[in-house]
Amino acid sequence: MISVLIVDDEPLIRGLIREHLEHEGYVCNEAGDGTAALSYLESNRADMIIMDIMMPFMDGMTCLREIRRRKIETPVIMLTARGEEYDRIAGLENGSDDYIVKPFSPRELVARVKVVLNRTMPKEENNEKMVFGGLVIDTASHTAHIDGKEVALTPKEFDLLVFLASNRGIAFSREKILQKVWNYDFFGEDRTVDTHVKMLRGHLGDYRDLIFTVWGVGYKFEPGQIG
Amino acid sequence: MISVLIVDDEPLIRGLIREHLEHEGYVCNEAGDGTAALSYLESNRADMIIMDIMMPFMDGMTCLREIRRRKIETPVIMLTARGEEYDRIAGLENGSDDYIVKPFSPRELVARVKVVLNRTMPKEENNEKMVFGGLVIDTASHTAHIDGKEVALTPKEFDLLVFLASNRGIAFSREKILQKVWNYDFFGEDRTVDTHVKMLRGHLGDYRDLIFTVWGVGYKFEPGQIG
DNA sequence: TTTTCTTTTGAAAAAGTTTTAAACAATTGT
DNA sequence: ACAATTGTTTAAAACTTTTTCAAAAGAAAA
Repeated sequence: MISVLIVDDEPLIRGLIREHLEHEGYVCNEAGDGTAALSYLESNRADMIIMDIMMPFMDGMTCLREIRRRKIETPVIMLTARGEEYDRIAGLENGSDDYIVKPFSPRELVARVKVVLNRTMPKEENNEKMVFGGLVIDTASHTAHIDGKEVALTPKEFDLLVFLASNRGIAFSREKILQKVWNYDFFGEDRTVDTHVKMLRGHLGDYRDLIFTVWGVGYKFEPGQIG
Repeated sequence: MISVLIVDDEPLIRGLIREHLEHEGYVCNEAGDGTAALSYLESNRADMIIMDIMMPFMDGMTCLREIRRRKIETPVIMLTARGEEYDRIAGLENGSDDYIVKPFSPRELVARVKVVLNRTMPKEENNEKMVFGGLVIDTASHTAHIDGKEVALTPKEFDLLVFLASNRGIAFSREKILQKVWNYDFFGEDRTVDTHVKMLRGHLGDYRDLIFTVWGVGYKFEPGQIG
């Protein structure tokens, strides 16, 4: 879960930004001015701050300076109106990671947020191959091989396999699987998992028993079962 | 390892530039004024110099002139404050490779450094020929041949092919491809990638299946697929 | 400038995937 | 053995993603 703090005095703009970021799966919080932002940050964490420069009480520049003085390293994207004291705004001096000139397209906003987050939150890429006897799962190429031959899995099947395989030996309830493999805001039926397990087992051929039904609980991946 | 010399009298600015360049994998050194820069260059090599114009003791212009007089060919990006129009022009005529008007965004800085380095440092990896059966991609001459016959690719098609081919086996999302193959500042549609993939496949003829659609994910280049 | 080629976009068609509901089978507890 | 509960299978409907196409916008060349 990636949380973004939106700091702007105009609720309309805040709403607009929130809408587009939430659409991309970010969790948003809002502050109406610099003071509010600072007090929010005292007791809350944020992965990213989007802040307008022109705000009452405490403007964005002052706020950003204060944030950095407090040794909060959260990346900040500043919003500036075209022609607005452009000079001081974009400067490196203030320690912002990027800036966006208003008016901006939602697409640009989202893209910049992603680029900055990519730069600041390098995720450990799990490019490891998982090997279970003749079953090889490669997350980089998004493929699974059985005894050297590629097996065609649908995206959900692959995700499900990767989830279970990377938590081998642990039994998960259908509900938990839905939460983890599907989005956390997916409100589907438990039977959905069953269906995908069936399909996956079908594709796994001789290795179908790697996915173990735990009665009254759910499913687990158990490498010991080969043979 | 690419080394950058940062010349500015303000330690804060130096630090911020350093931070962003180091994040991109460059190795940074600092000098507080022109004199220090020159004495550094006497005994050290640099692949790139970023220098402020306004500095005590020896200003950036004088320093740049002296650097070139000493036959040091290292590319130089000058930093100029807004309004120093004269200096900008003079700087370019005096042998600087680019200039950035302060204040600037980190994004702009990094992008310009990359552009200048690309222009001035021919990379070894770029002189490689990639061979996949009858498909030969030559990044040096910017050409692709199929079974000995040159195929006409548009610039974007070629870039896309090179990117995918040099990361063979790895599945990329359209978004990732846009970020990598298109500019830093391109905020286009995912469909754009699809269209270019289609065109590229069309041009690849019998080798069209080298570019593999990974359902629900994106595309990958898979050399194993040649019939 | 005009022409030509490349790039981008949006919309519709095609291909493929996911979900649901309902019928069926297996397991457990009494 | 029976009822209750839990898991499996099936197939069709709903949904997504990818491909294709055509036209508009943008660059580069003539």
